[in-house]
Amino acid sequence: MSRSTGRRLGRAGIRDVAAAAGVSITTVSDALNGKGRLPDATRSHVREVADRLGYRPSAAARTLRTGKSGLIGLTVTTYGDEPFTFTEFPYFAEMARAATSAALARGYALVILPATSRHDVWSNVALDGTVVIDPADGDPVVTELVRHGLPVVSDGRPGGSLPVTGWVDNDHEAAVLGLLDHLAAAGARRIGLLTGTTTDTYTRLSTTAYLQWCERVGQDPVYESYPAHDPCAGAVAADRLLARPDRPDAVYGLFDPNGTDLLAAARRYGLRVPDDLLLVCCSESTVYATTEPPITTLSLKPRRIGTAVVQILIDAIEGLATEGPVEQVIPTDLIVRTSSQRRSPRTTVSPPRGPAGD
Amino acid sequence: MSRSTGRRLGRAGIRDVAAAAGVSITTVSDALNGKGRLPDATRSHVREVADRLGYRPSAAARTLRTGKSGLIGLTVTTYGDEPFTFTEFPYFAEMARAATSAALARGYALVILPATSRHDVWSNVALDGTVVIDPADGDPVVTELVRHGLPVVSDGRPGGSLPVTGWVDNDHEAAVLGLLDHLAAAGARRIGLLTGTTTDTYTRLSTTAYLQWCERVGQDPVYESYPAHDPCAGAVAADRLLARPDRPDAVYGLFDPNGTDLLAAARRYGLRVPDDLLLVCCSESTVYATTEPPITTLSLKPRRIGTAVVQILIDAIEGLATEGPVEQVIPTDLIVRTSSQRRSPRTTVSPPRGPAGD
DNA sequence: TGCCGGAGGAGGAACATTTCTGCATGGTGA
DNA sequence: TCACCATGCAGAAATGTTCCTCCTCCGGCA
Repeated sequence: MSRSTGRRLGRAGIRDVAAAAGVSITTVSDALNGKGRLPDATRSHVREVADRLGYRPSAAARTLRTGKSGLIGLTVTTYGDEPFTFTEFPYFAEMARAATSAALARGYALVILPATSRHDVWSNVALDGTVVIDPADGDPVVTELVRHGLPVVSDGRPGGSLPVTGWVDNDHEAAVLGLLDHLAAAGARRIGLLTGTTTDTYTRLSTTAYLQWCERVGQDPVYESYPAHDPCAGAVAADRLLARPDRPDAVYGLFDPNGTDLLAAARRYGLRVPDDLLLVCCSESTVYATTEPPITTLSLKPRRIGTAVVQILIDAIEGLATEGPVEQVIPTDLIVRTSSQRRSPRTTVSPPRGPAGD
Repeated sequence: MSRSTGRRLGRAGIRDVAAAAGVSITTVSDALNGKGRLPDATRSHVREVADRLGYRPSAAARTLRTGKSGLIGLTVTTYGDEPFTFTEFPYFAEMARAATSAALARGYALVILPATSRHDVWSNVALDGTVVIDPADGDPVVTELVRHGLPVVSDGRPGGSLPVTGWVDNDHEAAVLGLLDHLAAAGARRIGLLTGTTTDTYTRLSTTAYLQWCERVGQDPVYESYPAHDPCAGAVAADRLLARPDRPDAVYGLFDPNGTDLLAAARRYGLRVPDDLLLVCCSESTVYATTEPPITTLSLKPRRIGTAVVQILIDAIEGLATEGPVEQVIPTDLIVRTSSQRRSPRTTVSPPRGPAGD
């Protein structure tokens, strides 16, 4: 009545399509969604009318009715005061990109949300589930989400027994141990570590693995920590590490920019890489392939992680649930380049504890 | 009747809060949204009951009723076959990060969407507006969005008179001209260009500006093009450029990784930077501060652009519209480092057209 | 002729809000 | 004392879908 067609404001609704096609609303819905029992003639007719009217179903109404929004939250716990470390390191950027692609391939879109508990935003968007990158122990946002029955999958094994739906992570201990063995095999006698002051799982696990390794081989730990979100602090810490009296002859840097920082510091102290100093850092960046010399990097495979996280989450959303949380470990990848090539084949097994300089 | 409280499935609704608080649905809505005329006593009582019940308003229902979702789309037109160049270059990553922050600060969340016209995803999410990064001329997605009455703001001046709500861009011509002048002032006699084969606005404007400049100073253009999305191609192109018989004595690289690629190529040919070769590239990466030597970069200020784009878009969404499209030009920033420092002060004004190799 | 069954489609409830309208109630000025 | 108004709140429409239920044909068969 009086609104059968050409409503004055707003876009065409399913009602208008029904009127224009001379069928009922139900029939339009069924025809467009491939449901119900309709002859192909009706189906195509309805589709054509809908097209002609430029009809787009209202996502809000559909979500309200079905309870599914097709939206997945993506959250990065912030290290510093910046709201988003999101792209601080290439790792996050790559991971987010892979997650976005994977979600899209299954018909979902990603919404980027702050880890801070700003209620207004979180409750203003209807999410079907959430991906959390590196949640802190007992993260309030995560517990809140789970309490409301939303599936949550985390990148990084959650601490504090967070009740997540699943998680994906590397085996950081194994990665660090393997990498240190690689350096030792290349002739390193005293391996230093450039690490972070933050308490996230990655930093913690990597550091303890380093300390373990040191204990095992009987080397005194040599490391410097800095707030990982501050690039300048990284350069300073790299410098401090090489300025120490017990200067290491090999260094592993936990964060992406450490490679260039360490290289610059080495240059300042006249240390040749890899002759005087072996270098490895954890990075997803390709710049290390063309530095002078090229630097060995440890890749955490963010693409595989991002994809895996999203698959697990969507499986959970769509009820393809398994018993208990899904846990998946992605192998890391050590890309060996010049900076960690053995400097002379026969120094491999020499004992540690030589004095500092060279 | 029979459902006043403790509904068996789903979460508490506004109805349940109303029943529990002994007031009407209207009163709950008003109390929670700060509307209507209610004494503070009622307001706080309702709020408390809602808290106790863990009530979260349904975003879908609110969106349906109000027509506003608080969601903004973010789209990057894809260069290659990868669905997202999203983080291919630090520029995009930084821009996206800034946009996300700015949107959040005003109560909106960003949804990352593919530029391809995959209908299902675009129409499955209720957007209040969209940010488009570097739209192609006559982009079908953009025209479709505009046709449906959605505000669209683009990063990059849209070609083909796309009917966008507004755009933000750098003055790429001015940036390139200024940069080439800088190189010439530093003693460059033959400036080469590393550019892309893609037809996006940035590449096109920068390249034509280069050609203009060459014509103006009477230098033969020396450039190599490659598909910007392929990092290996970049290294190869850099090598080709320096292998030419008419080898340039200064190079500007349009894309982020060009700096390291060119540096590596220069090393292969035994060219010292900046003595034999001046180098500038367009990059947002901080690695160029610590390369050997540090490389001069042109920053496009992605953070300012991301912020500006979102502000304009949200202003449009909220009806703070101005007449006609909003256009905003963000100045670029040339960060001068060693790689483009004048090699000898007095060659500044020497005429062009000297034969090739210095 | 009467009944049955299936194909095709219509009606309408439900989803959870917001918001317009309107109804009491009690105080106040004339 | 009465009209009037501000205050505090409730009722119900409207938003655009989906989907469950049901109705109406119409042909076939006994």
